[in-house]
Amino acid sequence: MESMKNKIQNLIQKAIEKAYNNKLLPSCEFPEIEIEEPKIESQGDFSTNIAMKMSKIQKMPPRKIAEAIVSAIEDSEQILEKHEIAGPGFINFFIRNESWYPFLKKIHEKGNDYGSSNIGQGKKVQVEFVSANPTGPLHVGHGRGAAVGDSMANILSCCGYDVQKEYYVNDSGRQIRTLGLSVFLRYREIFGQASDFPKDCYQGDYIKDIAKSLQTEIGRDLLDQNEEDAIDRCAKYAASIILDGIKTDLLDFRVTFDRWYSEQSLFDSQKVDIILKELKEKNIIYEKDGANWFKTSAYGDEKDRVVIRENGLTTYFASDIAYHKDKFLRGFDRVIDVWGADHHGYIQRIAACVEASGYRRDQFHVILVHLVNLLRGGEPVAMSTRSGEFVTLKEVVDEVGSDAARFIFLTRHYESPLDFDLELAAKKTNENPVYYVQYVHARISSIGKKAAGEDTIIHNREWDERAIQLLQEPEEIQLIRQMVRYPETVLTSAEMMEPHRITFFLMNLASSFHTYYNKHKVLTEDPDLTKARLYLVDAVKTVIRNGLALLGVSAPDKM
RNA sequence: GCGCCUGUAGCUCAGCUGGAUAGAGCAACGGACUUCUAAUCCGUAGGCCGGGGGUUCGAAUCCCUCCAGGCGCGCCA
Repeated sequence: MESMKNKIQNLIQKAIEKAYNNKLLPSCEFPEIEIEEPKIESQGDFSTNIAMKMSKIQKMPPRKIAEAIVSAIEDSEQILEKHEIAGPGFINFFIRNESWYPFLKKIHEKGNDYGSSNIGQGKKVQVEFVSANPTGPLHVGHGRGAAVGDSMANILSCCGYDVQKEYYVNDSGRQIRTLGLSVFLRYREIFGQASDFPKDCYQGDYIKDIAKSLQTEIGRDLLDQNEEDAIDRCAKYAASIILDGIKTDLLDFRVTFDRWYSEQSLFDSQKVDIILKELKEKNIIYEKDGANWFKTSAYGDEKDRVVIRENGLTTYFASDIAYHKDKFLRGFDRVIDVWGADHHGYIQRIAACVEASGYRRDQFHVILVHLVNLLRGGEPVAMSTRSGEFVTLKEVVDEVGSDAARFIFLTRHYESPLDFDLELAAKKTNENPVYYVQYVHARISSIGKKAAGEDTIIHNREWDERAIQLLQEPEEIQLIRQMVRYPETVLTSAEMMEPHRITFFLMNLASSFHTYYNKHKVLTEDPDLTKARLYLVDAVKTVIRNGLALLGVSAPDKM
């Protein structure tokens, strides 16, 4: 079904052509016809600035052009109530109420698929997110990344992309040894072999817990082993326990991954060696001062970066090169990485890897999620990773619930820092936007229940051409108008990789619904009117449910 | 010093990728429950869109510059 915007666009295009044929316009040339939706109601449902844009080509004042176009408009489908010329030369269009009804029918027909499209044409896209080191539990910042990444994946998938969600596990490298050492030292403490606990070791109590569980599992075996072997054993044990914890926390947050990709596997499979060798042959990697450098500066980075240190060990960057190349080798057309904003300095060098591996710069995209300020009742909550005193994602989810947390994480553009107030997030009042939206769904469910009798829920989804004409209230038309915008919102959200657009759309739709609900009764004495209104609010329910699903938030029938 | 991000109502943020008189929510004030859920609604008030230049019919939006804040600038991850 053609969108309302397209219909208006065609109307104008034909009018311009006709005006030219009738010699009302000197030139048949015209730029792309943009259709906007004015913010102010008195300016119509749609408007176009085409007359202003044509002014130069036509060498005519905008208002004159607008007059010529307007005089040539042929509204054969009778979708318009009226049109007018306003301001410097805008043409405003007012849509007849009746023209909106078919869209309502479409929402019912598509149901859960309303809003989805095939713009992605099945292209493979990978979204990699969270990817926190398995050296400690996830904290709130990771939660925001998880919410953004998961929602982004849902949105892309809704737009017809073949999306894979991946978590890159940094199970190799120095931080893992440090983890092992931390656990080993705590383990020794249990047996009274206390020693200085270094500052750069992981300080949190969870390390002690892991040491304890290791002790109950294997007793004092490690004390007699070679120290490096013992540390290694501790590292593997701890990483696996922590990773399991991460998986559980994410599951409670209703975030799942299609694949957990191990950094160590890149070394085991020689992928790192192979890519380094390739790049050396191409002279993209060169030797200087005993180290191996990647010529990232040739791709827009500030300076070159070391991939193999003087001591022969690779840097994390080396495995990142292999990892990103591998992503494309696995057939992804586009790769999206969700990172914390403090990593923005790495974009250029990873982009360099992508280009050096023979892929286009625009196939790689980074979503930089800014930090979360955790508050309680307006007061900052102390957070320090170093001392191990940070609020974990699990604590937040346990306290405020997954729905509230996810929704709030998506109420900002990801590049905007976010204040997350635990007290507010737990509140079940109008200050908390998640309930505002969910409440719409619950209210409509409740109406449906009442309409159908005591226990059963019957959704009246039958299209009644005659009854639907009774929807004449401005609030009713407003609801339809907003719902018509939903599919475009999803598309824009996907294109711009901005999940928060869905959140704002839902809050606006919810607001319109609550207004309507307070002003008009759905269940009336008039059966036809009731039928039409049930049809309308059921559509609202569908759109709310679909939108919440993209955010990973539930749509409750009762609250 | 260099780079990236941010600066919009008292507070927290939108602003459809250049449009008309800049919008919400919270807080403040005043109203609405005999009603399909008041986790709601209605009304009032609140602004040199950080400052200054430029681009054009038209700028919160694009360019330049300055100011303020955050982050990043390792042979660490």
